[in-house]
Amino acid sequence: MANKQSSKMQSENKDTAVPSSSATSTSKLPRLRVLSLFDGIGTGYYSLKELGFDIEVFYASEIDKDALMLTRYHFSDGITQLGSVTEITNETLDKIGPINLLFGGSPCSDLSSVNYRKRGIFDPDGTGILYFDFYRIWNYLQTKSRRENTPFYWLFENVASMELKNKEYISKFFECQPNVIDSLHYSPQRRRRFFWANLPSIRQLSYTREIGLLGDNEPKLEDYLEKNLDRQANVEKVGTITSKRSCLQDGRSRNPVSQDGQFTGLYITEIEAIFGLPPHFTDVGDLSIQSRQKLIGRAWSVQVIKELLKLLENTFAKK
Amino acid sequence: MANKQSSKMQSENKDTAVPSSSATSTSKLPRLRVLSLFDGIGTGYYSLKELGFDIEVFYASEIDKDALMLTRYHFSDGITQLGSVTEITNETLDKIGPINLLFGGSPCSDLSSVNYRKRGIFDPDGTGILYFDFYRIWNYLQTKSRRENTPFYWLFENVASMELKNKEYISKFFECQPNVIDSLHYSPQRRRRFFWANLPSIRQLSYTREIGLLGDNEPKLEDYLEKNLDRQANVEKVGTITSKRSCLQDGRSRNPVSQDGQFTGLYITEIEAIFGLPPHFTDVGDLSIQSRQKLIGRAWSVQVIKELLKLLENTFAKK
DNA sequence: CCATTCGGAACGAGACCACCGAATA
DNA sequence: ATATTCGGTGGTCTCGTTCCGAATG
Repeated sequence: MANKQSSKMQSENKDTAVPSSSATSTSKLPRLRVLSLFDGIGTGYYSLKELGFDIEVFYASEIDKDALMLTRYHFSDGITQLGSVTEITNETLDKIGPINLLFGGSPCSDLSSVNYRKRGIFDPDGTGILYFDFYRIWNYLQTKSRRENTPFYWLFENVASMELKNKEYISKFFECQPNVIDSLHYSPQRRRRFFWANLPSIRQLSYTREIGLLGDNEPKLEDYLEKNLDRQANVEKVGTITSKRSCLQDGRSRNPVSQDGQFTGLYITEIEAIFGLPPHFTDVGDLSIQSRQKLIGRAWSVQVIKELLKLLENTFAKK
Repeated sequence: MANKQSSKMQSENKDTAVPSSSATSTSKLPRLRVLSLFDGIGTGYYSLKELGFDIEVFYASEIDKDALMLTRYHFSDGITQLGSVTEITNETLDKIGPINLLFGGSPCSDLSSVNYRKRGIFDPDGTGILYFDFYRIWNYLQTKSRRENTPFYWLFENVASMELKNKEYISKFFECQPNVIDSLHYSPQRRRRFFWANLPSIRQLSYTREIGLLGDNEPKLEDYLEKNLDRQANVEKVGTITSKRSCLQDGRSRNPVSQDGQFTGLYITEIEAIFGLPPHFTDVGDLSIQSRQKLIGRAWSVQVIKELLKLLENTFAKK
């Protein structure tokens, strides 16, 4: 495809607020060619589809068996799996052709403050070091795009609870500071995350939301509970939903739901809804409740990632 | 904001509903007043609704916690739970008013041939004796209806693999012989069941199907598998799906599915489909896969029960 | 000072996988 | 004879729960 038109890296997007109806100006926009590292359950692909983007190719890297089964079930038509990120070489990248959108969030188990035995990003025996596979690929694709003068957008996500030094390390490699976005403003879950990215106007988005301009219209937990079972919300927002079943039922973090006089946690179907996933999205292949939560707890908030990828609306073609 | 649809199944009591087609003939038919014993997951109610009957009242008896949660979730508008069948007295029956349709299938654990330690229907310590609670209520309601000259239809179901003497006992109490119906002709599952009933023309239905007039158009397993995961059927029909996870994976009954070169059993979502249930019907309240199969394995085949209740189409009002 | 966190280890409880068995067709 | 069955028991493995812990804000 001849999508190597001289589109600038930093597109001027303030004045190109194109209405969705004007077909003339959008018809010349390039189609998305995506590479998704640490793809997980495909929230990136799902969000792009929900936004109506015209996806030319979508390559993904994932090794978790359950996650692969889920994406195979839901998106086998659209996602091409490449295998482990550690084995994606420059030759692989040349072979799959130009990529104009790269995103991913590397494992946080060795970064998150919830793990007091975390090993950081430099321990070769940990999972934190996988960050450097993103960086390696990011570096190659960016260099290549600059050489060939093709558009290249990217997004790297991780927990906001990482140690300062790790935040600074990563920022030094990316040569930019991260945006802090909390899903609190887009869903009833608190979930502070760092986003390093070059998406158009992302600073503005981050700023707006952190200040909290949404205000009263923010989503409330009660609208995400199974009302048919008379479950009532004790709070408007829940804490971060992790991969562990008991993340909201600890002695410290109180049970957010009241049902039949009991205080309890969230159903997995409610967690799906809170993350912005379609109903029963993870009820596939006899996955246990624990396996389903493990997958979701490590995933992106669809509401947040949609808001971010929406920033590419005037840059790439829609259907 | 709340992207979570209230997924309760249809049931609103609009009494001013104008019949869509033949208003004159159906408008004078009585509305259903149902009592469902051993109600389980509400397949009886669901089937009546699917057939479009106008249900005036639907009373149910069930004590299983998981089953109650499911019916509460899906049908809390339409089903009124009465508690344990053992505690439904004549006074209860008088109080809830006239019943013109009674159905139920008592527990089979002490009747089925799969349990070689079965205790029959007379052991007061077993579950088989619960048959007599159906009989007791059946007897009272039938006597009452005859005295008051009101319509009374009924249906009692149980396994066809029960011992001959038990079949004869039950037939003697009901003063009629059962119909044998195999879900094989309506779904890809073999499931032979006895139906004692006074439904119109049920003998004809039973006869037709046992001879196998359906023939080539019979449902095949391959149409019920998760195609997105490349699962292929090794057989056209599976054996009886019980409440046990390994019911089709025993050394004797072979694995009916091939996937990625492996021979395996059925996913719980496939089992839901085979029983004629809506997708993810049992993915409620964090039920485990085992709990879901326990509920479904003890339930009615919706395809079969719909065919039976369809016999009442010209007897009771529809919406 | 106090609440929070895309986690892990240890423990008890529950789920999975083979055994099992006889009456019926 | 051979195959089948709205299940139950008994060993492994998995799953659910209470602990844990320190850096950040």
